[in-house]
Amino acid sequence: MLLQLDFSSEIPIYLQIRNQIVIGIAEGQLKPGDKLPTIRALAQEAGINMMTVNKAYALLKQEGHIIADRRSGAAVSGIPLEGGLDEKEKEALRLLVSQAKLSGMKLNELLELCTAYYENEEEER
Amino acid sequence: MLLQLDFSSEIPIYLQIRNQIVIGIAEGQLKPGDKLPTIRALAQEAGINMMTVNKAYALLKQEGHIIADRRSGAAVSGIPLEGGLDEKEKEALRLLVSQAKLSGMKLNELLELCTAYYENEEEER
DNA sequence: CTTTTTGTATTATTTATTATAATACAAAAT
DNA sequence: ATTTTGTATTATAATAAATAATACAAAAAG
Repeated sequence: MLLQLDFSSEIPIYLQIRNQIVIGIAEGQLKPGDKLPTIRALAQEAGINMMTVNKAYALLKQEGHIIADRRSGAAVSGIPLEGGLDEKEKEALRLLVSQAKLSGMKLNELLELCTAYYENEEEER
Repeated sequence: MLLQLDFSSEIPIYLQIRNQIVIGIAEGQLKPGDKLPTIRALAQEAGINMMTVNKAYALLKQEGHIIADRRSGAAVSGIPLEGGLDEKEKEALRLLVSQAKLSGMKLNELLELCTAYYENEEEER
């Protein structure tokens, strides 16, 4: 589970960290109970500020994806979430589907792409 | 085609405008050749600055969604695009699929939601 | 032909967000 | 007792977004 940060991206660094960890959990590279690197270690490794990593971890904790006791570090939660996508996420999906449609992608292509992402476990892309 | 702007959203206003027009085109409320409101009219109606609307229109033009001659105003392009989603968009989709999975949504639910968005033409949600 | 309207462009300023920096604290492991 | 941990605070710098005030050329309207 190594992070690939793009400092010229328009996506804030703390969000890139958060997003890659979410994807890592969903795709199985990170399993329930797995420990995450410490905030300081990750910051140093990535050459960024501690508080930037902290912001990502705080968000992941708030979302229920990780548990972070003071001391013992942060670990993947393992407690299954429920309720499906929230309204913001659905609207983002709606936008992406619209963009796919306008880009010439057919419905079955889109569904296959979603399926490939959803079922992806372990194997690389 | 009236816009719903959320000034407390974390999504920039110019992007909200761009996104809603993209969705409008994809879902058929806006059809090829349809004229968009003028930059000034839309800015006044929405109570925002002209340059904010201009930024949205410039983006839509650059993406090929609208045509904007100097004078005659802006109109929906109608020229079909090709090539499918780009890498950034695919990564955004991958993230959303991950979030859906972690939120407890099953694959078939996700595919049905995508299908509903994709096939949506005219009818309200 | 004159006036108005259009998208486009420029420059400056304000505001909000992001990232960095320097510390500090309490809890737990070593 | 010391170190390491997540967490918290405060300040500052850097970047992005929005507003504001104009201006221009092209085309439509009169």
